[in-house]
Amino acid sequence: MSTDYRIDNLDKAVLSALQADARTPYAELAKQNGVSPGTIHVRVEKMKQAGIITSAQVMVDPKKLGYQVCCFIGINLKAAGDYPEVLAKLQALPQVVEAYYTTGHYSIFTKILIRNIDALHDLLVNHIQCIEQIQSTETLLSLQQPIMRQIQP
Amino acid sequence: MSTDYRIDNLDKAVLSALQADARTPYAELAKQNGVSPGTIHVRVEKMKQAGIITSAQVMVDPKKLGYQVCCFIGINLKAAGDYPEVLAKLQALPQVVEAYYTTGHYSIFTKILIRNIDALHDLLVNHIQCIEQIQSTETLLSLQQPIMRQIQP
DNA sequence: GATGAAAAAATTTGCGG
DNA sequence: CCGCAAATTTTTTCATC
Repeated sequence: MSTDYRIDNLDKAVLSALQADARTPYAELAKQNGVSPGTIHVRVEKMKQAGIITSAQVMVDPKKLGYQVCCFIGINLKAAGDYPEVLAKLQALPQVVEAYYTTGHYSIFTKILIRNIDALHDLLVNHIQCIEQIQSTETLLSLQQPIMRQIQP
Repeated sequence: MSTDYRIDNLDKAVLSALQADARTPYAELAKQNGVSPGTIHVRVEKMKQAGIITSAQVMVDPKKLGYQVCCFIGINLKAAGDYPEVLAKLQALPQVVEAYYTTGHYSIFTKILIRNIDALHDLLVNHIQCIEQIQSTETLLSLQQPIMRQIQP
């Protein structure tokens, strides 16, 4: 799962293409890079083995599934040690799609996808702010997401 | 690209599986759901047509590519109208992997993946804080990302 | 609409350089 | 480590229900 592996330019080119479209045929990548499909296959397998490639996922448009609101909730805890319990409770809320343990303005920083503002209000009041270890929260509503991309290999 | 389409339970099951692994064979999804492979194919195509499925991407582990630091930079602008110019400048920085136009504590909120703290310091001082329309920034360093998942269909 | 088998395409394997 | 080509698996199509 985690052999060390130094990637070369071919790996980078393959990875870039697959980050954009995981279903790019190996034959096409082979032609673009002047190697055989078998070589592409070997490189992809190595990058999986090395843990560089973690998965292939179909991405969805949350709005098309009825999740109209994207926001961030910054959380401050009463005590730093309360982190594990709070995290477990956040994990149980499917609308919490990301959570980070952070230094700076907040202890825990979360990204939320939720149906609408009413549902957000309910989530905040009835599921988050009522967690006893939480001291305060701050909500940043996202109006637009103009940049969304993967890191360049 | 954007026909309206109301998804049913079969669509949801297929979508969930493909969100976890975009390469799940249609034959397997067919067996799991008691339908034929042809039906799975039709459903996936419909969800693509409807814009529900936007892409299939290979995901990478940023740390394995040498991006050891993940952080967020909240940005406040001198004037709200400066948003487009600032965004264009952020777009040119490949380490800015996400940007959101937000209400609340910041005008623009960004997610950054970068090699190390020295590179972060350079990015902040020499590429972000020197953008003239920016009034102030605030950095949240991520120590850990305990939750990372897609929204449930 | 869904089926299921047939056709087409892509992936994977293994021998040889 | 790479290339080639055969073997396997998967996707896609289509006549039929």
